[in-house]
Amino acid sequence: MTNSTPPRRKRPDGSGPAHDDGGAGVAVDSTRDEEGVRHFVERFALTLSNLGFPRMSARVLGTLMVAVEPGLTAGQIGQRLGVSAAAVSGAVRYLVQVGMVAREPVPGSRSDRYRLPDDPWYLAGAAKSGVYKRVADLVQEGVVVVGDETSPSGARLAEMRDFMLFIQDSLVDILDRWERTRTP
Amino acid sequence: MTNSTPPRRKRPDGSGPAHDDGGAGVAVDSTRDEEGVRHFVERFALTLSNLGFPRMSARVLGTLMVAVEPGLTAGQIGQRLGVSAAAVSGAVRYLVQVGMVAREPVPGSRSDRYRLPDDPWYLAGAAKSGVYKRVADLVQEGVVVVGDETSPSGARLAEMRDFMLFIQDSLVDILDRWERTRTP
DNA sequence: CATACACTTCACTAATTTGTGAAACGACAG
DNA sequence: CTGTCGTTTCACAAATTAGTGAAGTGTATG
Repeated sequence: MTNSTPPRRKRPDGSGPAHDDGGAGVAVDSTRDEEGVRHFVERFALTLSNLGFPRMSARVLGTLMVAVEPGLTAGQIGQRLGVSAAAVSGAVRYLVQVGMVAREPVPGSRSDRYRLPDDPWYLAGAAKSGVYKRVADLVQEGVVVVGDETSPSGARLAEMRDFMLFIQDSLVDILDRWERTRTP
Repeated sequence: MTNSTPPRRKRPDGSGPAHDDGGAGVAVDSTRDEEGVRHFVERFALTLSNLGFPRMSARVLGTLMVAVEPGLTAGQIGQRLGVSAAAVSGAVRYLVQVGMVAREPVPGSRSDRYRLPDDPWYLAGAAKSGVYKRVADLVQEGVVVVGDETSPSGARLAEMRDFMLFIQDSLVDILDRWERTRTP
């Protein structure tokens, strides 16, 4: 089991207006069920982390997905998630590295803003990154070491390799089609 | 930075007359580079575990993939990997549960034999399991909680949902096509 | 040029995951 | 029925991963 109750955050700094709009202090659409949103972000993150995604990065991704704003600063993210700035820093570093989040400087401020790229992150995740291709290459090494593509193990591995290549190619086509349906 | 040393147990060196097919006395193709095969299994497992797969299960899967035999007993698997029987037991339980490995009794023995299903395991992993569909459903919940499909966050989530559904459907088609090319 | 704020890095603690040995279990051989 | 051997379960130890507070770094502002 994972932490079901996010760490309680204390409210630092007394500066600024003294009223509380429910926690985030920013752009809260009053019609929106912030409690539900927060819960969704947790489930979203949990699912992604089951797929091998770093947990905190998944949380950050979720936070950006549900944000009304087009982008958030690291500070805002940490505040909304109730985690330390350090945690956000690490999570964001990873996300930027794999191209799932873009960082852009904010004009009159020292903080950068993070936002989801125009090409949504899952496009990168799905095929551009070429996971299937990489697996195919790996399995090909297997074919080589067992030496004989006609042996039982050789045949098994070769079939897997072919399958992965097939999927990779098909996926590229699919992405193409998706983009066409989206941008006529 | 993951484990750089494969499970060390017995088996000191890797070259030489190492004719250890230990008591199991099994189908070692003398032309085959067993050292290389073992190394491949480790890399294979590492890759899968990066994709969120339990590590030992990935090792077992790899072992079955490279085996000359059509199936192996738990004992054989443990021996080849140099891990405890308990570890194999747990790994195999998971694999059977998700349908990536089939268990079949061995006639004149108390041990079962595990083998890869006729429908290769990655077919199950790729689409049948419906990961994309599940993500789509999850994201749909997000659309609901943010309340408005036209808000920035609502639109983002809705697009992701559509994408996941699109991929799921396409993948089903692709699998179809794959199976047709394989069985004319 | 000095200050303050926002982010980053670092060393450490907490929590989760992974794997082990030993005991319990169950099916087949006698 | 009883003994044996392979498998499974269990409680615990080791290793990995996550997240924190505090100190460090850099930049826009006074």
